[in-house]
Amino acid sequence: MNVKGGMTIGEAAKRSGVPPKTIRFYEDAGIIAPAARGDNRYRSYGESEVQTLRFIHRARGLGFSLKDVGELLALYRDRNRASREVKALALRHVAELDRKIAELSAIRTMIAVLAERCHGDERPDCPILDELDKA
Amino acid sequence: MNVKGGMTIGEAAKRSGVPPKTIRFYEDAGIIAPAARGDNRYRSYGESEVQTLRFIHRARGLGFSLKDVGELLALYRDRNRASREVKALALRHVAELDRKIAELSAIRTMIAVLAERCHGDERPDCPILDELDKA
DNA sequence: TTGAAGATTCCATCATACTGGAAGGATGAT
DNA sequence: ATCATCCTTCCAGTATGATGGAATCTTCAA
Repeated sequence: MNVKGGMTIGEAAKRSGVPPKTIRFYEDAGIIAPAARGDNRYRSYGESEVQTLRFIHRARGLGFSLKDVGELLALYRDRNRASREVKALALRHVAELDRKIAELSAIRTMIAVLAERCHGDERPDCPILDELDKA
Repeated sequence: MNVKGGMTIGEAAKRSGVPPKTIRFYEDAGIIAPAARGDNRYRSYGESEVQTLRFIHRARGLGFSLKDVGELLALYRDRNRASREVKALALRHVAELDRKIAELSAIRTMIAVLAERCHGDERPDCPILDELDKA
């Protein structure tokens, strides 16, 4: 075995959905902290690391850049630092997320309308992009 | 002047937020149709093209790939084709958007909680990533 | 009419985010 | 013991999505 109860990079990959290569890449890129190593020099991961990887996986799937993800993770790690700047950063992210959610909702509505109202319809125009612009 | 009332690529760029280079790139990549040309071989754009560019701009900002954007635009263009497949594709996108919106909302909540509850607090753990996993 | 500004094409380069492959060491089941 | 499988590092290559620059027109305003 390795570091007390830790899992290998392969197991962490399976549990998180992030391939081993990509996990190493994230480590090199400084997105995650260097993993603990066992006597055999293998990286060792615990549940919290897997959780972080899962978070990265989901955030990436939502279109966040690695830079964004790093900032979100730093925010999480620094949650006890009580700094005004950290709070301000968090609030900026919340505002940004609200904007994203609103825009996604607008697009969702547009696509839903396309699916429900316009299919097979011979009307020459469904002015949906117009409506979206007003949203 | 150019094609009846059309604007140049530079104007379209200003109105849409997409730089001229990028507009040409989108044309080359087949994301948008080749623009009409005037006698001087300049590309000419109307309001609807600008609207499309604005849509692309926003969708890209939301993390959609150019492939996704192309598909959404095709969906819009084909809205009168009445095909079962087009409707099915639209509904798949709606489901996907609902999922994205739900995940973004979960992350939004997490960041908001970080901002409001955990700043300056000496509690050793805010189990927010855990909660997020359940979401 | 003479520039400055903005258009054209084409080709190169960049940034982000992986992904593949080689060469070698460790592990684990038969 | 051996063989597949997984780990290690390192370096190269790929995919996506632009972006920069050169060389050359066109337009427009002074």
